[in-house]
Amino acid sequence: MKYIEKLRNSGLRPTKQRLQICEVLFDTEKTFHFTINDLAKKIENQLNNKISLATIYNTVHAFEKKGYVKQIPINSSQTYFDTNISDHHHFYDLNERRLIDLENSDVGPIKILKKINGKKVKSIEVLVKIED
Amino acid sequence: MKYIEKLRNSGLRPTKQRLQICEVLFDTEKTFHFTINDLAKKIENQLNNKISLATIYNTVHAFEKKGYVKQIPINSSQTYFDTNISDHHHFYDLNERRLIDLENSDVGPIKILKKINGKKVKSIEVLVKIED
DNA sequence: CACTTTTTTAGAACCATTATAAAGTACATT
DNA sequence: AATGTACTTTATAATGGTTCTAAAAAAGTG
Ligand SMILES: [Mn+2]
Ligand SMILES: [Mn+2]
Ligand SMILES: [Zn+2]
Ligand SMILES: [Zn+2]
Repeated sequence: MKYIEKLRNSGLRPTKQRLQICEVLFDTEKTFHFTINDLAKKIENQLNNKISLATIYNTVHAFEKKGYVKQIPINSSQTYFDTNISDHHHFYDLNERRLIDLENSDVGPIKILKKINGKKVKSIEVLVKIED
Repeated sequence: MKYIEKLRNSGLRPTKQRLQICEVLFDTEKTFHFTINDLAKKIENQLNNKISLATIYNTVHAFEKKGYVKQIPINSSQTYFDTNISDHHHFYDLNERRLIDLENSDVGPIKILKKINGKKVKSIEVLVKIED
């Protein structure tokens, strides 16, 4: 298993559940956006196995803290996560309620001219709302 | 009352509650960011009057639909609104959990090079996360 | 005023998320 | 391999922001 080392190096024990969640999240051609519920369904379908919702929450939050997934700032009743952890931005399709990646190279350089005293910039994220 | 016309023109009856919420939201020197709970407290303090939480939700949503307040896309357990309805952006202070306005003029022009077929851009919002 | 429509309200319901605490697992030490 | 300890999983309960409900109140119309 290729994720055992990754988990151990993060101080997370490589449990069966964590390894399975790694497979679903990271063993894919393309990155994707998901809610906890999306992920739970994906796990049920892809693996013949149930993982409790509590564990899915715990694991996704642990992975987020380690930087293996990112939260996407958006107004929704559910929290959206992203397996694409590169600096990048998003379209949000208001009609289809769907996120679409917008690579950094698809957005001209963003210059923040204002500085806040004693604060460092942690991230800059652009959300482009689109509709029909 | 200067808000009676504004409400009537929007097809909203100028009730006592709506007029009071208008006062709290719009009778200020500066615009501000708020959650529904913030607003409820502000109403209790500023006016000697209680407005039911349901009415506050209803009114803020009605005002949002009319474009008198905006929702700010951010990950939080509560929804944040803004009385500044101009096109502008935000700093989000991760330590103090506070929003700070970033006027359009403080951000260089943003060029979105990617297009989505058949979709129009409704808004472009930048969130700059900052920390100590 | 009489009538209709909209609004307010207290309280219930909803539901994503977090907390709890008991049983199970990983792993270092013997 | 057995033991001990810390970590993890799990079912379930609790939390809390938001939405729904339905009855009373207020606004608008003529
Ligand atoms: Mn949330
Ligand atoms: Mn919300
Ligand atoms: Zn993305
Ligand atoms: Zn603002």
